[in-house]
Amino acid sequence: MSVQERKERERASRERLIVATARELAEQQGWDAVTTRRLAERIEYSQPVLYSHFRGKREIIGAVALEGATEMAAALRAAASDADGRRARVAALAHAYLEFAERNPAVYDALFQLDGGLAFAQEDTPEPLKDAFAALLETLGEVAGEGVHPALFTELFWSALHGLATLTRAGRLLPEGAEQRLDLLVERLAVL
Amino acid sequence: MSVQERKERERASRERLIVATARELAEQQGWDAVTTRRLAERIEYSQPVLYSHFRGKREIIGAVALEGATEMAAALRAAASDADGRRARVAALAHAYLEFAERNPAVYDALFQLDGGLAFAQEDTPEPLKDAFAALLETLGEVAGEGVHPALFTELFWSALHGLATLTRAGRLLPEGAEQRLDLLVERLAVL
DNA sequence: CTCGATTGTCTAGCGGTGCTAGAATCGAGG
DNA sequence: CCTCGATTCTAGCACCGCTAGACAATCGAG
Repeated sequence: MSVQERKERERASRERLIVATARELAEQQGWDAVTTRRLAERIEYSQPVLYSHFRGKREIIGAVALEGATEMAAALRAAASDADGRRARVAALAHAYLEFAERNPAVYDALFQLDGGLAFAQEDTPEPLKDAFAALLETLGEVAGEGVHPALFTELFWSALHGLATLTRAGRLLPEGAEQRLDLLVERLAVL
Repeated sequence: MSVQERKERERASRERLIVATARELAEQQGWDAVTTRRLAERIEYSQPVLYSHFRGKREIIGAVALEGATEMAAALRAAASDADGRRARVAALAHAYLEFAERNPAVYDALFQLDGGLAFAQEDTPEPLKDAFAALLETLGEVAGEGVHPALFTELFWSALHGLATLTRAGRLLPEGAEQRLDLLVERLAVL
C-alpha cells in the first residue's frame, strides 16, 4: 500500500503547488493574469491537470481564499493578544485587518471580492471563514456595549473595516487620512 | 449645416441607447452577461459601432456609473430633505444609500466594484462622482462632531455604508440584522 | 517475463471573450 | 446621376475557461 500512499502525497503536494502558484501570480500581476494556461505553464503541467484537482477556476480562487482566511485569523489574534487594554486591543485588531488587506490584496480579493464559490454566514460555511469571523468576535464582542448583540456589532465593525479596505485600495479614499479614519472608527463605534 | 446637426443628434441618441441597454442588461442578467456581442445585437448594430462611441467595455461601464452617480446623489438629497431633525436626516440618508445599492446592484457595481476607468478623490474626478460625495457630505458634515474634519467623517461613514452594502449583497451578512446594524451605525458614529 | 487493464497525462479543439483591419455600403454635394 | 468621403459591417485575431479522446506509463495476473 506504500505505493498508493506515495502517490497521494505527491498529489497533495501538487495541489499545494497549484494554490501557491495561483496566489503568487495573483499577488504579482492581479487575478486577471491568473489564467488556466499561465497557471498550468508555471506548475509545468498541462491545463487538464488543474481540473483533476479543482472543478474550475472558481475553486482555485476559493482555495486561496481559505488559505488566506487561516492566515488572517492568526494575524488578527496575534495583534489582539499583543495589546493591553480593550481600547488598544480593538485598535490593534482594526489596524491588523487593514494591514492584511493592504499587504495581501489578491488574497483579500479572493476572500471578499471575487466569487470563490464559498458559502458565508451559513451552516456549511468552511471552518477557516468561521474562524476568521470568530477572531474578530473575540475582541469586538467585549466592546459591543450593553444590549447590543456581540455578533451583530462585530458584523457592523467588520463592514466598516471592509469598506475602508476596499475603497482605499480602489483609490476612492485619500490615503493621507487612513490613520485618522481608523482612530475615529474605534473611538466612536466601540464602547470602551 | 442642419444635416450635420441631425447626425450629431442621432449619434448622441445612439450613445444614450448603448448606455441604457448596457445598464438594463446588467440589471437583468449581471455584468458578466454584458458582452460586446450581446450589447451590439440588442442595439441592432454591429460590434465596431460600440467602439466608435467608447474606447472599450470599461468606458461603457464608466458611463453607466456616471449616470448612476447622478441618480444616487438625487436620491440621497431627496431622502435627507424629507426628514426633520439631524438624527432622522442621517438615518434617512443611510437608509437611502443602502436601498439604492440594493435596488440597482448593477449600477452600484459599475460605480464601486468594477473598473470603469474613473478617477476618484482627485482633481479630474468627474463631476457626478464629486456631487454624490457632496450629497453625503451635506448631511453627514453636520454630525461629524467637534474637531473632526467633515470630509474625513463622511469618508468613514461612507466606508461603513459601502461595507454593509457589499457584504450584504455578497451573502456575507445575515439579512435579518440589516436594520439593527444600520441603527447602531447611525447611533454610534454620528454625533447627534 | 509478458500481456491486458487501469491510471495518469497530454494534444487538440469547442464555443466564448474583447477588440480591430479592411471591405462594403450609404448618402450628401456637385 | 455620379463621385467620394463618412459610416457601418464582415471577418478575423489572440486569448479565455473547459473537455473529449488519444496516448503513455504503471500495475497485477498468468
